[in-house]
Amino acid sequence: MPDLNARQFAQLPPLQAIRVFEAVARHLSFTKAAEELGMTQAAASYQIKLLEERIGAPLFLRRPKQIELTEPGQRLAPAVSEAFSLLSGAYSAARAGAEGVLCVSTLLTFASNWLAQHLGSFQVAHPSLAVRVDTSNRVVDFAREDIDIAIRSGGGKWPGVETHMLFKADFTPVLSPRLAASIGGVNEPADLLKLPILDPGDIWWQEWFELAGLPAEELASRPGTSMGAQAYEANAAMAGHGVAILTRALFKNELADGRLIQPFDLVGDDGHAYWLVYPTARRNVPKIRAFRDWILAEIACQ
Amino acid sequence: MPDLNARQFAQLPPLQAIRVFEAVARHLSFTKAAEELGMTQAAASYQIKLLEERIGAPLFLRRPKQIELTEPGQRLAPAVSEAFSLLSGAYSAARAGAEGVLCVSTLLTFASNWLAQHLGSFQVAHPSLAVRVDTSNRVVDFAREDIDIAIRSGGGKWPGVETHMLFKADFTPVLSPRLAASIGGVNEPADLLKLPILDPGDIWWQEWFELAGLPAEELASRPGTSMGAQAYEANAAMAGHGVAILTRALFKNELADGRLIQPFDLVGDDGHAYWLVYPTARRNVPKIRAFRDWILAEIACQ
DNA sequence: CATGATCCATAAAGAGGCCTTATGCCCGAT
DNA sequence: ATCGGGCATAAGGCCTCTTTATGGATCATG
Repeated sequence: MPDLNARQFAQLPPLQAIRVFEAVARHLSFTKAAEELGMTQAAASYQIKLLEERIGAPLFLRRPKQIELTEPGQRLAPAVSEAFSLLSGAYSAARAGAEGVLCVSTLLTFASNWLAQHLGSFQVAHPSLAVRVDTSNRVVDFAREDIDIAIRSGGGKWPGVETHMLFKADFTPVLSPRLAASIGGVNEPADLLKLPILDPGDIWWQEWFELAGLPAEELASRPGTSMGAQAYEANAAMAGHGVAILTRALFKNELADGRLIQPFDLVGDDGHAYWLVYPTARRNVPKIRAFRDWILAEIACQ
Repeated sequence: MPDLNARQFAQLPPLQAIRVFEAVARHLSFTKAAEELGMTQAAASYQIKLLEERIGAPLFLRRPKQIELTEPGQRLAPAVSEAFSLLSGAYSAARAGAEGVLCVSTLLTFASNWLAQHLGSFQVAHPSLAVRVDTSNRVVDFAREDIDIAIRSGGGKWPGVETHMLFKADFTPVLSPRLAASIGGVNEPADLLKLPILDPGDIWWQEWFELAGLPAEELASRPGTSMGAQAYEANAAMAGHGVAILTRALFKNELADGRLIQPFDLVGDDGHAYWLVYPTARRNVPKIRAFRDWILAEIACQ
């Protein structure tokens, strides 16, 4: 496409040469400018000559032991300097900005039940890093969304990303003490069937009852609503509306203080887990390393 | 010099990539930007990837059929655009400026007796070109002075410059009619010796008298002042102060209207001439071509 | 639902721009 | 007079960037 090319090149100066020009105009010396730019004096000379030919006029007067700006040079220099400081400012701002804000995409329940409680210690450890939490149940595509790091649940095999397991996505029935008491206590798995089951269509129920040795076909036909997030079902369960099947790790507090109880030790496990994931290509970006190191330590010590 | 290089590169963005980024951000399309820049889409993709790695964050979100700026990208784009428009403005101003002002270095007499009278027609022909005339008897060095084109007198052999002969630097005595009448007319070369000779040390006198077949050793011992420019001596001659030896081409008007008379057809010629000269490297610069073409035509048609 | 069109990513290979090395010239200073 | 600092120039090589070619993904269309 020679035409467009030519037109474009006529309008915009050769940038490399402009960069050299800026340095030479500032130092009024080819040698010093070349030093600053980390190249040889010959290279600087070459670039300036190039630019002078492009412009059609000399930019410097070669005096013995010293050079001077010609009239066109004098007109060009200040604008170039300003443009470059603008550029370099914006560039480092973009770098800093990219370093200063960490966008975490996470599942809703993980955000509300784990991250919200722990994030404080991260911010203490990294006061200069602002964290933006983006909660959604979608699977994020790092190429399509403005996300640095994510928490996903699943099998842990995704292409192009690094993964670290946070905890198993196990599942076991939980309910409020009051609801359990209302039928004289939940003593065996079959007792649960006397109670309302929250989201009875959930595959976890099938698997858990199977594990418990009970037929659970009946469940599938029960009416019920899927709330889409464990946190919602946990709330419903705490309110006494029924039995939920949840991942314990996400409800340590509720289980510890008795708002929810786990009637059976039997815990289902379909091999899924909660994972920390981020693009392999960005594994060494400082803020990503910082968050990764922090969350793994935090998970490990609890 | 790897150290300096690295430091420098950390501070300033890779300019070629920035140029591509600017176009992509404007079009929100790799393909369109590449078209505008006269390169392939693959090249644009490469440069953006490069810049993203340098910055440490994605600049665009790749959505189907469309891309979007990420947060860092949004911060970077406006500043880059502004810097570029500044640059391109200054650049074309420098070009225009370089194109719009023509600096002519000329000998004093040529300026006052030829250029001053003809320059008007050049400005009519090229109204957008401002001419700055720099008169000096020095030989200009195009690398050391801010001069586009010059008129020199001499043999016509200089390195690195294009030359065009304007007219021969011939010489013949001239004087005012009144001065000639004061000795009853100047009828033969020897009559001149009865009159004051302006700048008797001038080599031209030696050569002319030699040509006329007269001994002129006596002249060298006469007191006299060299005024340094033919124009001055012409003025002295017109005022009747003596006989000057001048180049006729420069005094056509004075000879035509009788302020000066040329008593003898005998004209000296030492092979020197007036030349138009300019750097070979700049022979195709438009304003230089314009001036050259104009002056050669002007000289030819008179 | 299949097909084609559009857009971006990627790999491989080639070209050319840019840098370095080496040298020369010029001027001023010791 | 010689030396030293500064810029210009030539030759050569590397490395960046570009092109070509291809694949994957999405969206529109019949």
